[in-house]
Amino acid sequence: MTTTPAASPTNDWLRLDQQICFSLNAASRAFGGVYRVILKDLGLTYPQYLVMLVLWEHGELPVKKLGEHLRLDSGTLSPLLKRLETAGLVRRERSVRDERSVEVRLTDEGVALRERAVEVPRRILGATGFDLDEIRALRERLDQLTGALDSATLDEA
Amino acid sequence: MTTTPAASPTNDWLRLDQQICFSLNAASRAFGGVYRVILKDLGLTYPQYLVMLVLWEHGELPVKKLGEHLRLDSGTLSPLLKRLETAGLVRRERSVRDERSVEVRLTDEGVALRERAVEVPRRILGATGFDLDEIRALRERLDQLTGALDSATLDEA
DNA sequence: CACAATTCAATTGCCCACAACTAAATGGCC
DNA sequence: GGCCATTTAGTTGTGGGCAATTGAATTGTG
Repeated sequence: MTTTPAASPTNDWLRLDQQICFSLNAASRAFGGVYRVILKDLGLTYPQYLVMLVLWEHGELPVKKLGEHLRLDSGTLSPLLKRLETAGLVRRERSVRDERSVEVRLTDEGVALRERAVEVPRRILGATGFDLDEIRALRERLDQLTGALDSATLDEA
Repeated sequence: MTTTPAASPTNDWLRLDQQICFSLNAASRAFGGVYRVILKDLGLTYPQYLVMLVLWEHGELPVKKLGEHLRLDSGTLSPLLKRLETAGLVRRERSVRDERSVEVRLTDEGVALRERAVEVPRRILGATGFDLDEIRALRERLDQLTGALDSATLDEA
């Protein structure tokens, strides 16, 4: 029973190794592996590290804003922030100005963790084998791709 | 540990918008959104679609081989394959030659689904706004990156 | 002021990813 | 043949991502 494995050129469209998204996905998960090793010392997962980056950069901000920076919704952020709070890195407090909103801010411990995180990007860069210019070029390409895909998603909806 | 560019530029290293991995992650999730819309008609999620691609290309094969093609382990594949089996697209059967192994093969329905899947890559390509050469170049770049990251992960371990 | 629409966080439910472990089968080796 | 390391799927537990829903607070409008 041989269900004719792709023989004709037209079938190449469905070949796994031609799918850009697979390469993207694989790269994303490969990064996950590297970050897992490097962030273990800090007690952070990669998405938690991203949240900390935003907080280190912007100081306190509501969950909504955090989500906009990271393209994540409350369904992802709420449990993640609880774990960061349990770890003692952030506090969550209802805004007094708008009680629908929850302000997320760093604890002293969360602020202090930044000192140990500054070396992470350099170690990641080393793991990629790329130089800064190559990284920047790739990043711009990917951001362009993300923009196009987001527009396309809206069009379909 | 040489002193990198002095005090203030050091801050830039931790800026979210400079992290290649964030761009990668965002692009990967943006793809997820597009695939979710396009694959809804086929009743597949994106990882399930990847599994079907491999099966369409190679015919039946054991879970182990499937995992090697997709860089996924049994912890991910086992429940996923159960869902595909429930959906009537694949069958799982213990190999008679090696009873540790489980052969995954397409049902007639699974084979038939291929006809409706052939248009998916073209629609995805359209959503990216890239042409084939650009896609190929980006894919090669990403595969190169994945290779470097995988090596780095092994080094750390 | 009253009421409808909107905004926001949280929850639920489903699926994916991965580490760690279990259990069974295989194959090599004495 | 009997023992043991290896191979292979499967299970469990933790965490992330997202759609859909809930419920409370706010804002807009008549």
